[in-house]
Amino acid sequence: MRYDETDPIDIERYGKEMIGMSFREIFERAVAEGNPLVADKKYMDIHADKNFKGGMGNLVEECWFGYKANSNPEPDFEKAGVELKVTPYKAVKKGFSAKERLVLTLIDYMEVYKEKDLLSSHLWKKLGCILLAWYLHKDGQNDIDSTVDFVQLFTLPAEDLEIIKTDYRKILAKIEAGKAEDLSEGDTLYLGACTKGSSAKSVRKQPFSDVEAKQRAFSLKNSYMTYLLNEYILKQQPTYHYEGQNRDEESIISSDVLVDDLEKYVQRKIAAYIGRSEDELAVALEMGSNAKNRYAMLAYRMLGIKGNSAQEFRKANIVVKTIRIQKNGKIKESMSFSPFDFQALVKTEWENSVFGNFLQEQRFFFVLFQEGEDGIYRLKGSCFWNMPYHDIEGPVREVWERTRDIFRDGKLMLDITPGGLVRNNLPKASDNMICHVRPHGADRSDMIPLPKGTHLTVRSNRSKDFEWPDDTMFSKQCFWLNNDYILSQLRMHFAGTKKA
DNA sequence: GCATGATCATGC
DNA sequence: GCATGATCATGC
Repeated sequence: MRYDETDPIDIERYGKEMIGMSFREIFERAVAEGNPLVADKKYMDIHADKNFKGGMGNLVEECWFGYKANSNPEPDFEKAGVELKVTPYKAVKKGFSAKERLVLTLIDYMEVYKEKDLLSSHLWKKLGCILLAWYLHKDGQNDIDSTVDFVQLFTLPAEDLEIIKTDYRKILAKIEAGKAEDLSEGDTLYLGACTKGSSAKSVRKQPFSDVEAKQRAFSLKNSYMTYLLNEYILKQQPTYHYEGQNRDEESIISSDVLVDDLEKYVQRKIAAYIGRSEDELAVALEMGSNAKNRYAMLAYRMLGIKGNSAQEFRKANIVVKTIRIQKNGKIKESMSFSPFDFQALVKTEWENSVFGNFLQEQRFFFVLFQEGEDGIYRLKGSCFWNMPYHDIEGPVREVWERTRDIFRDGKLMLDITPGGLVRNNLPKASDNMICHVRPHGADRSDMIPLPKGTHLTVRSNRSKDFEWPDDTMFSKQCFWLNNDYILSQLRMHFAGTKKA
């Protein structure tokens, strides 16, 4: 044995010896040393230069640590209470982010609700102490040729543990309510119940309902992993140039208190300002800006944040959205997101769709303003929200697939009005109860290419002076959430808590 | 009046 | 130059 399997520190020491080696080198060393585990035929993939099915975690377990990969509920190093996780990160515009959530263990609905206390649960065996090994995933390169960059033992900081305990209780509560089929990763903050299984048809029994629920696993959310990577790994690297807005990011909760329910805490802070008008809030919170995001800025200020990001929200993938309800009881505008890439869209299946995954993972913090008879908007309240799983898998999926098919099959049709407006045949708000597709760019000349080999068709042009410039390019579009849908969700939410 | 298409303002 | 968050404006 090259390491003391009863000692976390020694396991970490031995793990760190991998740093700088590629997974291929780790494998080849195991072959050279006659490691019996690599005779397994699953390692054929490595020679075939396909992406090795077992994943890098398996490879490290067998080739480096010399134990057979398994799916035991016990931690990988049982005698030391250490779980091994090998996880990718990726380069983004500003620095690096985790590539994936960290999947910990499958949720056994029939048993898990009996383990009320996280610290004595099965999950804790996989979460209490983790040896994390990170590698950089590069698009177009087989992960087998990535190197192990960082190896470090990780235990949850006290303030994060409090929040994760609440997340755990929330997940259990849904199972106890017989609603396991409604679980969603966006329900919770750092610890998520992510979908797990080869297809949407992987379902399991639940204890308090006859409805079969999608198979899910406990995981640390992608946003939380990104935080860990930056805060505990990259910040410690002498050569790493730490840039971007994350340096010394403000926190909602000050460091000398422990808060277990972040959402209640946040809503209480907002509630102190209910009834005040926008102008009154701007004065009270010393907000000079007239920027278009001033309402979101007001919300941050109510939470004691001067900037426009909060550490807790970033870790939990929560975005602040202000909602203005008009006198007539309606929300004027639908909600927009980032434009999508037509070429990437057509190569994707729903299970990997950017928009579908975004909705599953994203949690929203809605701050509501209500217009009075006098035309003045006053703070009405706030709530946290994420889209119900079945709304995502139903109507949103339909719109997404229809949109993808139009672009994939080159079926985009335009009609140009006498006034020069360009009408298209993408899904409209009136077609679907939840979402639609609309332009979202600087203006309509802000275009990106259509999928290769396809072009749009101008079906009719009644305008004299506008012609579509290039039939292989189209104005940037994004998915929008219908204003009516958001309103109905708010109604349901407040009906479920108290009168709004 | 409202749905859909067009565009704006800011910050990084 | 683009992402983000938002609002404006035309025409059915």
